Amino acid sequence: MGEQIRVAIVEDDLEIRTHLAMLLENEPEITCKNLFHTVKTALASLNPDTVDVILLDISLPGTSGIEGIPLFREKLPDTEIIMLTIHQQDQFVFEALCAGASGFLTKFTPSNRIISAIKEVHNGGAPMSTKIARMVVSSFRKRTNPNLSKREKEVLNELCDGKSYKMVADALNISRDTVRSHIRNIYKKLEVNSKSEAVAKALKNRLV
Amino acid sequence: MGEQIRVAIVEDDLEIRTHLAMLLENEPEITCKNLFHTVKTALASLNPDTVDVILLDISLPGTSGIEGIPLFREKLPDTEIIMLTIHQQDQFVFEALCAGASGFLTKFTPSNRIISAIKEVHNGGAPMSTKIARMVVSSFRKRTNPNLSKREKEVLNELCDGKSYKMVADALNISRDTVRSHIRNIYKKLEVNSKSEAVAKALKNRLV
DNA sequence: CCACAAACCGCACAATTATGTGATTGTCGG
DNA sequence: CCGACAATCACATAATTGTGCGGTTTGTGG
Repeated sequence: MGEQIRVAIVEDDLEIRTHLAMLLENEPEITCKNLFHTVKTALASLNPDTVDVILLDISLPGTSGIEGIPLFREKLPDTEIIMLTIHQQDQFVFEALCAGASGFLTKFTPSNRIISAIKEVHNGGAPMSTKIARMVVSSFRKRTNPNLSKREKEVLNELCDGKSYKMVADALNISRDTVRSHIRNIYKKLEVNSKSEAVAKALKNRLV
Repeated sequence: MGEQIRVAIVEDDLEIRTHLAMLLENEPEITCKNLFHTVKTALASLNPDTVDVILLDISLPGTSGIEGIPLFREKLPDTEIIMLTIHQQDQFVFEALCAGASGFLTKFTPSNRIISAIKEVHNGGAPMSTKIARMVVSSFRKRTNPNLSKREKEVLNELCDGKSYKMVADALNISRDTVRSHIRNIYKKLEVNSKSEAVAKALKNRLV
């Protein structure tokens, strides 16, 4: 498996771009011949047979890096994307993840870490800084601030499966009026006034 | 700053427990004096002033590791929890994350990696294997399988904010009957038949 | 040019939901 | 013992929603 990992760089800053390219070309297991300064030119030139990993600046003139992700993923579905960021607690991290990025590097990452990140992402990993990893992991945490009672949590859970009053009543073996009563109390505690609002709030805030 | 990181181990297998403890005691920056074989005994003995990081077996007799996480987090809110797993693609990874775990180690992780993981989690990171990192990152990916039209996506988005037909209509500057028409089509494509069911499906499957 | 989808609008009727106002029972801590 | 709260159930009424049926207009691609 002497195959080199083919890396492309999409970065508008000439200095950073060429510096990264030289760095990567010096690594025997990596080749980096495709350099672009916009998403548009990159999309026009790249195809699935010529690139394994893209280093993509998160903020680019014209089509931004974030906006570019789905475009790359459509044309190059098997290519991994690593975002280049300046500030690592970037608000765009989650947007990039949702769009399909698999890793993050800051532009000031030491070169050996850049190399290892590229190998890691090509190997099915998700390289990122410790801070970003924690952000990502923390975003899963359930918060159960509104003191819902046990039964109320059960009812809310059923609602989050999209069930009607009647179906919840059957699932919990109580009357529909009781379900309504619980739901009323849930609405008060969550400060909402409809089922879909309650479901939205519960799922978005990970109450269930 | 010469403070050692105080680690506790909750693991029912005596051999693994003592092996880990010896390993950690040999590391100058770490101390590991608190060993337990159940969640219950650990909870009874530990308090916030005596432990920084807990290594917690994911499957324990009695109260499982997963069930133990919220208990530890309640009593020891500032203590970081690293789960010990055997199979890393464990279905329990996401449960553990939701419950509040910050890292994952397999019991066969090389010792230097165990040490670095403990330091990493104590430093605000989230140590985990490349496979788990990718699982976690991939779980953010938006999938937009049901070919919703642009407008339908917009409507679904508004619904996921908990809005009523009227509010959606106002937000998008169209009539309420048009909103209903779009919603009808969304229901067909998502194979649901109520607003809360659509919201639940959209949020759970990351369609929005 | 024609088919088709997307986006728009309307009406009618039934079902579900939201809200108000009750009530009973049991548990728990002060 | 009492107050607070969880959990249960009931009835009534108005609002919202779900669904069937019917349209027009616009843009896109074969």
